[in-house]
Amino acid sequence: MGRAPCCEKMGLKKGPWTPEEDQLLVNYIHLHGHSNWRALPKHAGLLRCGKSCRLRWTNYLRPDIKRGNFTQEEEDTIINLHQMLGNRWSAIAAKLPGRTDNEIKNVWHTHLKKRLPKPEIDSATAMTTTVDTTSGPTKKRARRLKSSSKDGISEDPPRKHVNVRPTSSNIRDPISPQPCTSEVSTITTSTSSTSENDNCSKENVVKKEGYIGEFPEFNDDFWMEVLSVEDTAMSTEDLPSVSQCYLNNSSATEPAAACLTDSKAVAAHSDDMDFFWYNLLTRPDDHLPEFSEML
DNA sequence: AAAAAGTGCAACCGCCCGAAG
DNA sequence: ACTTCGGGCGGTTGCACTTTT
Repeated sequence: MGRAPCCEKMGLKKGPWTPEEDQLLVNYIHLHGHSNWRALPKHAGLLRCGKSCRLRWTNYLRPDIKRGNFTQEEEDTIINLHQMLGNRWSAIAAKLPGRTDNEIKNVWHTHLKKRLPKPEIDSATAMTTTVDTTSGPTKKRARRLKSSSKDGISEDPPRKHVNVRPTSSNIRDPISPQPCTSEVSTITTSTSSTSENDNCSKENVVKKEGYIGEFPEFNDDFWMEVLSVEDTAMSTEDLPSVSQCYLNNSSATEPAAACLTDSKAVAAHSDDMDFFWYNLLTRPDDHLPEFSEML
């Protein structure tokens, strides 16, 4: 059964937000939080659909958004993460505090993609979609397939983290309400205690299918390590060395740094990438290295 | 100076997932 | 067990702005 549209289209405004609308939204969220996006516009006196309000808030109005140009390090981080995660913008955004998935997506499509030689882009895409996204059954199917591989790749702190409904307890600061989804993930996961993680690890076992179908179970604590340029001493150039280091530590004979740095090698060494992920993800929880440890 | 082409980015759309009823 | 709802995600679009011809 098809679901109803997120909002009745009639009478709801679309298009660019006016400063007045922004003000209404910000004021309302400051006062009441955003426990229910659907009801929010009505209560706030906005003629917008809840989805639109959420988007406006998470992508533009949130106080913790870092605006302005991306630094070289941020761009490198995006490129590296994209090589690992594919078009998982929210997961990438989770590693870049203050940046939104939408912003990162835009930057990727407008700047970064052009920097990379074609094969690299393709391989990165293939990493997650395993389908030719340039043709064929289009969005719907591609997305479905992607979600399969998404599961396999170890979802970004999965939606059970993301999908936390704001409550009086988790809206900690009405002035700085729940950040965007990806940051919720970061916050909720990165502050989790070890024991919590251990508990989660049992729950977070995901079924593998599609591309990563061969990967045995692992938990998504892996993603909890924030790769923030600001928050860690790790520079983005170090990302490749992470894999290399890890591979070296896991008895791989062939350095895999090239897999991440050399576009051609990425394609040529896709097996290495498989190997890398396999090793990484099959490690027992308590042996799962932090990125910082791998340096 | 004007038109065309390119670029950047905010916003929308459709789909999926998990929770709640 | 099933349906509905709300929220989140990634892809895409529309349009203002900038650069090139």
